[in-house]
Amino acid sequence: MMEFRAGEVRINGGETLFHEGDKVDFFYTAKVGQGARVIHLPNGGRQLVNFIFPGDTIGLQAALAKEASSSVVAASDMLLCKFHKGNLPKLFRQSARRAYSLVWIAAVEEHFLGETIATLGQRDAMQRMAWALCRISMRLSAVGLSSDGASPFPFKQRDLADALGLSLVHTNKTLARLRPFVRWEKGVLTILDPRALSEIAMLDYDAQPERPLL
Amino acid sequence: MMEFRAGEVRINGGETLFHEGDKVDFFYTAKVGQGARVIHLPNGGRQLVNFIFPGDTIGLQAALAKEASSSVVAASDMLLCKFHKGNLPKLFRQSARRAYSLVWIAAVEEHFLGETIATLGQRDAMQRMAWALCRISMRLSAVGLSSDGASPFPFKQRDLADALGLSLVHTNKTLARLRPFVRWEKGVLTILDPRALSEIAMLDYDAQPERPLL
DNA sequence: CGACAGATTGAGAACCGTCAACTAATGTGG
DNA sequence: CCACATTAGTTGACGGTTCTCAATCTGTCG
Repeated sequence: MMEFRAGEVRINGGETLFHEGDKVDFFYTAKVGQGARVIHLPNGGRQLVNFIFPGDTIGLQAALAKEASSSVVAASDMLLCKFHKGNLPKLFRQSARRAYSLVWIAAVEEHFLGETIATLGQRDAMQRMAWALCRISMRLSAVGLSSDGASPFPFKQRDLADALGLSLVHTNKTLARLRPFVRWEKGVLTILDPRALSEIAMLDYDAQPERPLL
Repeated sequence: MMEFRAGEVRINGGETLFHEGDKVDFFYTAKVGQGARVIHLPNGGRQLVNFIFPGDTIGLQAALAKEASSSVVAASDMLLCKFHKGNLPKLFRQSARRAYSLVWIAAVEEHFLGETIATLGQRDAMQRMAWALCRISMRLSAVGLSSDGASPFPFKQRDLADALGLSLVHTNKTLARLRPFVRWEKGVLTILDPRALSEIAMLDYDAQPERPLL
């Protein structure tokens, strides 16, 4: 993919890469740092659609559409690879393999979004929280950012609240109730009892994820 | 795409095309009829992830993965085009254009799932219902199934409840409160006052959708 | 007619949101 | 160095939305 690269981008925690409604001519992959894809509602509501971790593809959807339907914000300082949207057709012509892998990426993304929809629709606050923390921890350890069940997670409670569709207050109280099984302090997420968490989240503890690299 | 077709499939309303966990070797496009993609939870919960209308692509994600992460059920009798998963690599090699359009389809799908997540996370029952009915009506009229604001919609209240993450009872009561603006009787959905509905749903009435055909 | 699926309605309880107050940590300016 | 402001997290009280349970009603089909 190197020959299609349009360079690197750095953004600081709190900054946004692009906004909803923007015309976006690039897409990205995350190399370092964490962020989130966010949708804003007319009434001021804010939904965090997914977290962005190293290795993730960012903004493919935004680049293909006329305008972005979601914003991307950095939770920590991030380093990104930048690609020209205009190079996509050429890429598709030159390498069927890579084109295939883009579809693969999109399919995996779709899988995760579906699981999120099931969670927001069917699980209560406790289950949502346990589910999210499990998933986050699994993703982070899959990219090698986790040691001893402790992973960097530079978000605020407000972010998690907006991801789970809960109020900030209730998010806080739910976290408190899960404290026997999880700690989250100063940007570090520590899973103390993964089995108990999986249980609460109604997740199969030994289900291996399917998220291959590009 | 004709040369990759593996034939047509018919299924009856209520039947399921494939189940979660199945190994799926085909993907499909819907020609006639309506259905839904569904995720089942360990506790018996059921989340309807998206509705399937004529023209929609079905099971691309399931075909690419080792096993399907969602089921597909028909709400009415359906006619589907069937494609061999195994033909995908050949398709990618032979036609960059078509490969590109698959990514496009996936991106559009991702867009819709993101909007659904925002709805489940941020909107209350009334807003969800209005949102769903608006969207459904828009999709159906975009494929020419709608006349005079009336469209065929062969689902049950239970399906809509599971799509919106609401209980059946509350779904019913919410529908009752929206009755001045929408009717849904005997499988026909009629939007009486689209502007009022959009208002309730916090949707921009004149936002043109972006869902081109293959 | 009885059986059944789907829709409808009411009553009570549980969950979650809002409001408000308070703590702790950090930074800034005088 | 201290006063003050700001941000993030925490906790309690109260009220509203939504869920569950249960009963009733309707139309269809045998």
